[in-house]
Amino acid sequence: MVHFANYSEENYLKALYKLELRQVKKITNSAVAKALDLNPATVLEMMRKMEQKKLVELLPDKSIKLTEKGSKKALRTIRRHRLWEVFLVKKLGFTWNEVHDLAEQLEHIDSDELVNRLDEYLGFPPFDPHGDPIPDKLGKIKKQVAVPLTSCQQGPTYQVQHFAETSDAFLQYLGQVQIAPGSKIKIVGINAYDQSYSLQLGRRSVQVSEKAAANILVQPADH
Amino acid sequence: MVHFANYSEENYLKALYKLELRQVKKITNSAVAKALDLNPATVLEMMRKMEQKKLVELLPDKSIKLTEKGSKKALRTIRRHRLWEVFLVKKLGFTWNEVHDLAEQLEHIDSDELVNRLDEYLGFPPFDPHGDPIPDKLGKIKKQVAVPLTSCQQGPTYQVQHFAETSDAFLQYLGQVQIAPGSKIKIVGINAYDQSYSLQLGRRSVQVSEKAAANILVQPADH
DNA sequence: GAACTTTATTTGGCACACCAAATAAAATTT
DNA sequence: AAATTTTATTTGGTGTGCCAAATAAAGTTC
Repeated sequence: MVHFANYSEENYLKALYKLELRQVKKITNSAVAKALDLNPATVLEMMRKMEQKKLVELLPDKSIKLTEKGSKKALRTIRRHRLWEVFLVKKLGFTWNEVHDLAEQLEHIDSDELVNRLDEYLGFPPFDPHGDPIPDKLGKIKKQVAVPLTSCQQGPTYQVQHFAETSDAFLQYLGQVQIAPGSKIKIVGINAYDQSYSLQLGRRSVQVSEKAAANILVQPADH
Repeated sequence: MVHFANYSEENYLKALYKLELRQVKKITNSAVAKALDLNPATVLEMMRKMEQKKLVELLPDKSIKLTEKGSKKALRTIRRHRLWEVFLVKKLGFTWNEVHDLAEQLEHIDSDELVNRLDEYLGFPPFDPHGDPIPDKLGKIKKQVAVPLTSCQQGPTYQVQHFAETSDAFLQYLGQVQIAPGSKIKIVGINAYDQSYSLQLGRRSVQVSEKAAANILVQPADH
């Protein structure tokens, strides 16, 4: 075979897209290297190849920007990833925190026909099981308005939209404290000593660290 | 990433398995090279690696044999391939001759959990859309008793089981003449000039070359 | 069995995606 | 602004999977 589609390239594109989303001010080779757990030299090399392909621009201040073409390609991969996640959860009965690694593989399957049919088969779901929006066929994606729990007030009820981290450890953790997309949360208090959060979920009461709270993204619940 | 599961290895294993099935007397590096469209030198190199991994035995007469371990692994890949084909046809509405290349990609997705759930979701299908048997979780596979149309008589009705070739061109061809797994066929006659076959399919009458007939595998139809 | 032909193996090379260590450039501190 | 620290880039190297061309071995023909 020796061609393996654009496995690596797609991963770079996704990483760049996510960094841009996270509004990292200056996306450098090292930042990408950290995100993908690679050596900066490797990233630099790849960025030059991807510049040639007009997928990224390398700006004079050494920052990296996705081109229109690059963004589109990134969104295509994200679409695939999220649709496969829906499939795994809705059809095969995986739980929402088991599917990330599998989708990471499936997203590289190279066929628009396949992914469009999958979309239709799943009923054109707007969100994946983590609460993230799924780009449509044309790459259109719903803007996420969720904010980290750490920027929220005590009192009102919030609904968990999605998460800012996707590490296994974190997802495992969320499973333990039973926080999932859609969960309704109230902040009961913040511990003055270690900044940990006391949360109310229905009738359950849960403690989470500040670090965890910062990665839980919520929207004000309507009631 | 740079690990790509065992993409190539799985392809070698499949090719070897198929050659053994086809009862090729002496499976040589060149035979495998031809099957996979590779250089014999490449195959030799790979076979040595796979020998170390105890996936194949390199016999003194230079022939290659799958070990128990190798066969098992080949069957795992074949199982995946065929289950994905069923999924693509039954759930996503692809036609049985469109799915091979997609399944070729999907079969390398590395998760037994996934494939077992898929199996269950599809209702443990015993055959894929081409009529080939699907190995179960343990690698058990139904013996195929089908024979090439070229070894059949004029007169009786046969049912198409599967095909000995999977090239796009051939599958396309079958689509044109509307021969699919399950089709009922009677041999009307063999043209003395070019050995081509006149077939009766229901009320349709079809001419196929000897080459094509040799790749159409059938079983006697029960009525 | 010598000559020829076919098949198998070795050799040297390539592209890809990666890394570690060395060097160069930029930013920060003093 | 000089010294130091941090960040970026270059350089040389790796493993995997591949190839073409050269050589060696096996098989065939005369």
